[in-house]
Amino acid sequence: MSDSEALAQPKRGRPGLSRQAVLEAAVAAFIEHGYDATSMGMLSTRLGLSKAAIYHHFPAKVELLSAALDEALGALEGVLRQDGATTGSAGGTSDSTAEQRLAFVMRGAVHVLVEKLPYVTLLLRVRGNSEVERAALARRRAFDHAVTALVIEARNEGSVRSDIDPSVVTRLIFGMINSIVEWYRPEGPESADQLASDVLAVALEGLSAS
Amino acid sequence: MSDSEALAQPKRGRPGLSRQAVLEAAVAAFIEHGYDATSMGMLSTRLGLSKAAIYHHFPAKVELLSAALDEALGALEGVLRQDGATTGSAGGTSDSTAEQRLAFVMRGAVHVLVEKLPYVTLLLRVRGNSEVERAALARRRAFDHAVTALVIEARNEGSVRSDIDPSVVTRLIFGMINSIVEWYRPEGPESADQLASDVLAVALEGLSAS
DNA sequence: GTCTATAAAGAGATAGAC
DNA sequence: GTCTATCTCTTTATAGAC
Repeated sequence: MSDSEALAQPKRGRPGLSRQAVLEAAVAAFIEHGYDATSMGMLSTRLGLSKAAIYHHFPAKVELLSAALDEALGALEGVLRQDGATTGSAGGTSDSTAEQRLAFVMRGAVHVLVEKLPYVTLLLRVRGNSEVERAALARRRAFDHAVTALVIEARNEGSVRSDIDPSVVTRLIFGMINSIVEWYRPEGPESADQLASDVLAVALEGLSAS
Repeated sequence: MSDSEALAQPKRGRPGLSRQAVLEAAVAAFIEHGYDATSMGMLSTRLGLSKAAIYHHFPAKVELLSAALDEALGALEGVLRQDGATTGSAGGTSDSTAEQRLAFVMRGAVHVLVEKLPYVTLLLRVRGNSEVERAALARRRAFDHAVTALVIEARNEGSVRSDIDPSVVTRLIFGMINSIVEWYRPEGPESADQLASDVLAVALEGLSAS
């Protein structure tokens, strides 16, 4: 939060309102057509502005992408920093099992996906074709590694199956979680909490009956 | 097989060798940079040909995409047509449970993903921004619906959990399966059979120990 | 803060020689 | 079957008026 408003703009006067509106429209367009295939002309049409006006809010097209990816990554990294994801070794909370912390992170990731749906959707489509994209991929890998470490802990604890490679398990489970962005819509019948419970149930117990 | 060679080219002489090489290079480039962001100039550089030469093999850029998507969709649809995926009501094979047929389709899908990895990877990134893409999405939806029908059958049979919506279960499970294209590499340590077994195990039983 | 006009580069596709 | 050259359109980004 502290840097996302300090960067990129002189910010004399009050840019807040327009800048956010421009970013939201850009993210929606990037999701529809892909970042590269979205032209500044398309953005200007959607916003009812001229192309040149957009450059007043963001100095380059890639800065729109950068701001959007930062929003998604910040939220995901935030889950790992919450109490429920840590042992509480630094704070004063009571200890928890690795299985409990893993479930907390999975549930937290689902909630971030739902609450920051467009930003996370964009993040998951990044392939590393520019410096901005490579930096985002590096932060995403760090998140994945932290989760894999949790899976290994839970496995050593005896709560996660030990017949499959931990990094394969992590990739499969987060592949399932991340795929939510392909179909979940907040205005639909299912609440985020219900979705998170379903995901946890299938991930932990599988789809077989009882 | 019958139509993929009949379409798109006069095919006097012997076009076979070059046409396939052009398609493979194009698919690799589309995966790296995205379809829209891949220019004919990039393709020509990769192939060591001029731009104009590519148009001798494919009449337009979009025909490269179309051929690639057809390769992936044909293979996936083929799984549904195999004996193990049907009741055998039309043929002479003995009946099988819906659970067995669902497991067969999941295993078959994993094998198609691995064997047609670049083509399926491309298919999974299609968002419907052109007629070709929308046609591919329609075929993909038909595949998904067939799988959902199998899940419902297995659920009525009592072998799949009934506490979660069948289409949510299908989406989560195929979200897991499809995510394999993001990380699996055939030259890696894990065989396709091993991978398919891991996926079946996690999907059916979950990640919890025993 | 938004506009029109434009620069400079790159896009997909075609013509026609060899 | 591949080439060079070119057409036309669109791209990102900037200049400078208001």
